[in-house]
Amino acid sequence: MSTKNKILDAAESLFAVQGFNGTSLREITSQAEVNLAAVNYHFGSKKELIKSVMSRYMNELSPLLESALIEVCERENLTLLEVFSAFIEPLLSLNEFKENGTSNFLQLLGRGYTDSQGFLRWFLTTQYPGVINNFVKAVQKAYPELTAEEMFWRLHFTMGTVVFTMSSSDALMDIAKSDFNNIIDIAGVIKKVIPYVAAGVAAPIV
Amino acid sequence: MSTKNKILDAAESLFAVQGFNGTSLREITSQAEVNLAAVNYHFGSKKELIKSVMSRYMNELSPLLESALIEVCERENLTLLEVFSAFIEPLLSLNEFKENGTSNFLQLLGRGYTDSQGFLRWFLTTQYPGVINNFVKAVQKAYPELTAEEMFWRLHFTMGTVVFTMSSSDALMDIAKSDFNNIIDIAGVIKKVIPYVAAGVAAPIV
DNA sequence: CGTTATTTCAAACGCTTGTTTAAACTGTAC
DNA sequence: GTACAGTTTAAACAAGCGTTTGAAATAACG
Repeated sequence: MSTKNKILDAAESLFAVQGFNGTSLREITSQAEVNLAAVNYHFGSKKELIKSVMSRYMNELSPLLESALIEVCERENLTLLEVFSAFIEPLLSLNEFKENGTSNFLQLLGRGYTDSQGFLRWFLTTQYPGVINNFVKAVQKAYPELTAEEMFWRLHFTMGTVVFTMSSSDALMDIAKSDFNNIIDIAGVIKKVIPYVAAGVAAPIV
Repeated sequence: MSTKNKILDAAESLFAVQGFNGTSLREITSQAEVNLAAVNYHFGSKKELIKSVMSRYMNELSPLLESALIEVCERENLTLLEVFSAFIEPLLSLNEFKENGTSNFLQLLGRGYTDSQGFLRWFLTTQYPGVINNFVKAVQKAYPELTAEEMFWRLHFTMGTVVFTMSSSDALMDIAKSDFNNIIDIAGVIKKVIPYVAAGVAAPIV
């Protein structure tokens, strides 16, 4: 395995658990068993490393999401639950791409939104607009009465629900296990959150 | 104004915008126009300062929330929308307690959940269990079919929605203004998010 | 006023951070 | 076999962090 990939793997898992600000380059290079200076040599800076970690997932995920959303958009009598369910398979496929891929990616998403004051939001909306556009189109078809502004807000609420849940999913899964004797994995969490956000977006307009 | 309160006010607004990790004691004491060592003299440590900032709000808010939830719990044919709406007035009353109080408090809540790996969750659930208990009771009455475990998950989804929305509410309000020519304040955001989370919790069980 | 106790202050402490340097090492091509 | 680009290495850098120190300033009280 190349030095570059060793760094990416170590950075990914540490970022997911501790956040970007909370993880030092020394932790990363130590876990990756490479020299400290290797990060700056291969990536230039910590910020570029963060981008690289996110890009590795987004490049894998975004074509899958786009085609799933386009497919769903062609159905008759489309429901919001169907739209949101389109995310399940692409997200879970990240587990074949990399071990703990789904969980890591969603946690990284959460970290990026809160850690770095909006830099990741800019990164995603400018670098991967196709996913967002197709998603908006699908939601519009399933719930045409929703105004553009109301949709804007509800989609951000949804983003918040997912991102926040995933960034604390380890803790939540532990509690569920000890309080309800119910062992649940990341796929289980996703299947619980989908009906919630679908109902939220489908809420009647006040 | 006392040094202690000058520090609390400066810390509050900086923490809300930049998070706990992202704000240094030097920034705080500089904005408060007090000496750097004053934080450690009056509060002992940065961690204790964070607790003090949160306590100032929770001590104000928790009795209001508790009585509002108890009142709502006595109604006949209670709906989830009514339960969640019980939060609106107590939260908005924080604006009379302090300028930008509502926004600051909710943003702090968000920061605490993601910045400090669960320390704030522990702090709230152990220090202010009355609010949570009454809230659970009300939800149970409005939606008795919901199992304890499903409720656990959906309440955490709700927490995530609110907390995430509020920690990025400044950015969202800016976008809403520029994209839809619609100036919205924190009260407006709350009134938009309440129907969303109420519908999410009320979602049919799969 | 004089004597405590409390609060402020500048300076330094030890530590960690991201980044840079220049030398050593590796492998490939002429 | 020597030259050269690519890579790795240990060491140091400057800057920022939370915290501590001991003396100066202020307040409170008999």
